[in-house]
Amino acid sequence: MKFEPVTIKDIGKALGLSTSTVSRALRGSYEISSETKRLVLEYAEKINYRPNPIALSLKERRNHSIGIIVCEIANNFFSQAINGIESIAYNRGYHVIMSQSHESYEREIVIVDHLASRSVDGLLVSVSSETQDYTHFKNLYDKGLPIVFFDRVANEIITHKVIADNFKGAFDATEHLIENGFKRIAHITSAPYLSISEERLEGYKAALQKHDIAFDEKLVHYCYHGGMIYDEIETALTKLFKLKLKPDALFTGGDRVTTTCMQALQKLNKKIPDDIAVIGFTNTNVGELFNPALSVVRQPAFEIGQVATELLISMIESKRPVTDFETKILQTELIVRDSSGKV
Amino acid sequence: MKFEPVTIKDIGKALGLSTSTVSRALRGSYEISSETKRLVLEYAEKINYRPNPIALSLKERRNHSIGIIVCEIANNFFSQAINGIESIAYNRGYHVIMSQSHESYEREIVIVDHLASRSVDGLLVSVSSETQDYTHFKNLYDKGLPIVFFDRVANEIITHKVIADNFKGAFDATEHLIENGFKRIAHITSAPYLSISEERLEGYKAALQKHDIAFDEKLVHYCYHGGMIYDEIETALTKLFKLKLKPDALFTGGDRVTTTCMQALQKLNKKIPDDIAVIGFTNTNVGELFNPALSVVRQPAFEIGQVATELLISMIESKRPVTDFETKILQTELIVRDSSGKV
DNA sequence: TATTTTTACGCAAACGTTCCCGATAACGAT
DNA sequence: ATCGTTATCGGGAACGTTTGCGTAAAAATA
Repeated sequence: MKFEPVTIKDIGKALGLSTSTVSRALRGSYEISSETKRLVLEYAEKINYRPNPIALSLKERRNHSIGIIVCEIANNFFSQAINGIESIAYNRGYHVIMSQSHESYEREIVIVDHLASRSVDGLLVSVSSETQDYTHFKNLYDKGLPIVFFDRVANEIITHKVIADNFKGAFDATEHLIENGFKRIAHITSAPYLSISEERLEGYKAALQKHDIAFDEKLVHYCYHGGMIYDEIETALTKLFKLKLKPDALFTGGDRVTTTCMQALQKLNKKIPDDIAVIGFTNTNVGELFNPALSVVRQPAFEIGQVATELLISMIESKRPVTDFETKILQTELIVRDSSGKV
Repeated sequence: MKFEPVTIKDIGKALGLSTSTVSRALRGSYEISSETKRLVLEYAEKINYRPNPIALSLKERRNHSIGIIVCEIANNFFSQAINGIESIAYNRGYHVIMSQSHESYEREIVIVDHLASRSVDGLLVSVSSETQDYTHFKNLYDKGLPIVFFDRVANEIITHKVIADNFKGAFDATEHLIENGFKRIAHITSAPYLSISEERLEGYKAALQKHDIAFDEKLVHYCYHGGMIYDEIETALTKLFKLKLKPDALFTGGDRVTTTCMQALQKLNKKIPDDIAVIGFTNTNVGELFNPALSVVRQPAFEIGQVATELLISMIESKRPVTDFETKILQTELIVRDSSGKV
């Protein structure tokens, strides 16, 4: 099927005018008589003329669209972040093009290449859990393609970044568990090289240290697929429960990790918080409906998306190369419910 | 910031060839000597040449991108559907452009216009809960823009549609409640003119009829904002509980409606299933973690997205106008848990 | 009236690519 | 020696717009 588009040429032909006159009339140029303008505008309205954005893009070397790369859309945090991205982009007249890496490094490379071959004015990215090398981003970035990282950032690349205060969030969650009397706090998180994992681990460690609890490596488990694979989580939990010194509490990092942990704990017949207390770094909006109601550290996902988009668009629309970059850190919110209840 | 792109012209200049020769060499045309081809290919590789997709789009009047319009992304059903859409689009070489109507008719009109002004090869849409008039779609569709509806469809427009078996899903849910001994089954759903609301209401009625239970209008409440506004839901529930003949069970339509109902019931201190049993038309993947575990009718959201995308792309790539349209109806899945437990 | 200025418009190039139509040379066939 | 093939390449239009430059007619000025 094909569109039969109406162009500026058609208007010109119908009105006996040149394309340049029509173009200028439509833009309201001063060098077109008001009478001609009226004619053109009226006719354009009548036949419902819409300028071809592709032709404009070709001319202006701009697309008015931004690309998003996330691991998956069907994830509370990312869908909320995308919501924020879309809200800003819409207001600023940008289209939003979506891609999912499915936590695959190779796929991320393909997507970046595909998206960036000038079909997009800038990129908003949260890297995949497999990504350890950032040269595919660096190459494009060095060529002048604006990139803003959010959530899972590439520290090597000097650009704007927007993240939640992962350190503080993890610190708060861990300290909360400690204050509720728990002493053997396990931590299940995503891939270790991810910026978010590292920051959260540091927060976790800092809280332990503050309260004179020795850090125990055996209590920390990394999930290289970010909770996408159930067995990965169940294995980690099983190992934890086989420890001589069993954990009495669990701090989970990430949306998928948290919900999958809850499912695995249910399957393993562990009572929360009696067998093990739980607090999760997650953006679910139904935590209070869980059994028991789930304590969470909530990230301002929507705002993260918004801020990242504003920064990206400011880069795109900046006349001179941007050299002054910032890393915005947004505060998390600790929501205490029953799952982290006192011993 | 600006990209400094490398074009076919640059290659031509560097190698002393015309643009046409370079173009042909890159496409592997038979009328270019293998020697020249080698030179061009090597040089292109060296300077990392990427064809400008915008120029191609202008020429071929194709964009290789499809637009999605949904009410909101941060919704289990839609994010899963978008996941399915993206998976197919990616494999077929299409970009996916996302927009949200936020259940607003006016915004939907703006988006459709914006998206469709030839910057997209086709549209995948699930209409907003406010939409009762479909002329904004009809106009574009008549002009030749391929459109496939999914989930919330526009019955007046003759094109491909992909939906879950809403009638059957609602019938199963209602019958399940009846078989568990419930007799006064309330139904809270979205806006009445939405196709999904209508189909589900019919399924609900049919199940009541089969089991000789009179349909009672007072037990049905419509939420014109699809559960986005909390008070709308709480008001509906309060009214239900003020009835002389109180409901003993509740069948909710839609993702947002279901979770918001659960939250409102919790706030109103209603015990599930003792005060009221609940089964929801929802795609949450954590229903088993709820308190109590939530019985649901689950839609094959991912598959709906996939099928819709396949149909759309087949329309886009069809040489001759498509005249043979189908409405694909995918089966729902009834998952029984504790929230709909026996009286 | 002659000259300058203003008004109002058209021509053509440019954005990056494809593709139709030629054009040139080499080469074998007649 | 002439002709038709074949192989290999270039010119230029086209996709829909914008925009710098040129220019005719009309208006203003001298």
